[in-house]
Amino acid sequence: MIRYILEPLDYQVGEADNAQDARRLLAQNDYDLILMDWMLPGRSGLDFVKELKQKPRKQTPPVIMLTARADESDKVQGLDSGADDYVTKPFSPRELVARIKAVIRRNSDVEEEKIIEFSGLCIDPVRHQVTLMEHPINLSPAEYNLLHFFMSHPDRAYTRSQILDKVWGDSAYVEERTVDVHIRRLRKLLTPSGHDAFIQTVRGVGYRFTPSSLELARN
Amino acid sequence: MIRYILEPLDYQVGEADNAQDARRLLAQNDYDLILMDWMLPGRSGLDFVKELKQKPRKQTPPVIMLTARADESDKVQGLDSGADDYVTKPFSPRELVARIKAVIRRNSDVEEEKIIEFSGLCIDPVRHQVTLMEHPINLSPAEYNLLHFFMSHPDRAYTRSQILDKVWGDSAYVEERTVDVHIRRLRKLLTPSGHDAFIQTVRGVGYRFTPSSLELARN
DNA sequence: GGCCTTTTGTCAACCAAATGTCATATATTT
DNA sequence: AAATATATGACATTTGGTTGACAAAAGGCC
Repeated sequence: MIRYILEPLDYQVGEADNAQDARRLLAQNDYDLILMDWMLPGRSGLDFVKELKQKPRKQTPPVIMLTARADESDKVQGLDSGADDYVTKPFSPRELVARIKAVIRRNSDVEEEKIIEFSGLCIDPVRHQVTLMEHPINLSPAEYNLLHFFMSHPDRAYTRSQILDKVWGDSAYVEERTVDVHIRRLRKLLTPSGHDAFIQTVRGVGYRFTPSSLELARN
Repeated sequence: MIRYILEPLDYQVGEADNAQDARRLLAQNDYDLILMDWMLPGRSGLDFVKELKQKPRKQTPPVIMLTARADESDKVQGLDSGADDYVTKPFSPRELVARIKAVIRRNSDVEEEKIIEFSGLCIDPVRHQVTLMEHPINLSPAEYNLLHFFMSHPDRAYTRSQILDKVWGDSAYVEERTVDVHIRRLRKLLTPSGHDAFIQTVRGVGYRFTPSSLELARN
């Protein structure tokens, strides 16, 4: 039924009856959104979302949960588990489409794939390349992810724990201090051009990317 | 019953039957508010609030106490223990919701993360940065917390003890005079621009942040 | 598969900033 | 002037961040 709502609107729809099929489809295609029924045979949709969200955020599409239970406690659980939104059956096609559009806009590739540039430091997610004054530099995967996170969330202090969640993904348990090491590696790469000043230590909190920090804080 | 009052209003509700469950829920979720019944099995709600408020204020949601005892002495105790408000059973849904809204508004993240500015002195909790006439200054964590507390509670005298509670958290026992030292350090940082006049000594009581005191300062 | 290179996470040593306390100086009140 | 309260400078300690080294893991290449 949902297929017949969405396909006329030019969405491409894939269907999976169970978690295994879902994993296969997800591996083979590049979806903008997952619509998930509360219960999947053999495994609850809830667990499946948790599994998905183990991966770093960008690698997995956003999830809308469909449920028949009007019970609100489930709604809480659904959102806590990592679903991005929640639609209760029965729903109107209009409502469903509205939610879908909202979630996709929030999480769109357009946002993710935008080229970001701050005074000569430029990151191009499509080419997966970073340039410093037009001059390409080599970053390790972790360094790249960290820099991309910072450049897409500038002027905001993050704790090590938040950085780990956003860059490494909610799973992957690593020591908080590891963030320090990667920060240092990034800084070292940016030092020759002076762009390391962008990455600021916020003592007692964590780190902050401040691209307008041409003049350093003095007290 | 409370669940059925709140959920239609789009509040997400979690329930705990005892202190242990409550701790677990609090550790796993990020609540805006705690509604606590006077008695929890095995431990009084009163003690639990005290335990909660050991932590610095921002790390724990505000608490509304629910009680059947109309007894005023209990009410006083409840508030003294750190509860933010107090609702006596029986209560109307309207009253409960009103109190809840009030407390959440007072203590909301929006409030916590708001940029506050008084004649050139500006604190930005998101960036975790303080600027003086657009010019960033470096504060130590303690100085930052103290200033943020003052700027979000202006024109009000606080005793050293209150300041310690709110800024350091109810735990961490430190000498009252220590507040003086931190006040001094803050003042020193604000002196070049004259903003130290905002921090006023209230003899015999403590200190007060009075942002409109540029004129008053030179009487 | 086996070999080599790069990347990654952790650790411990090192360094610097921040903190709390005290003793002394200064101000205010009586 | 005495009594009380606050301001200030110095200091030892603690906390937190940086750094270089290293071993394990991952990835590329033949």
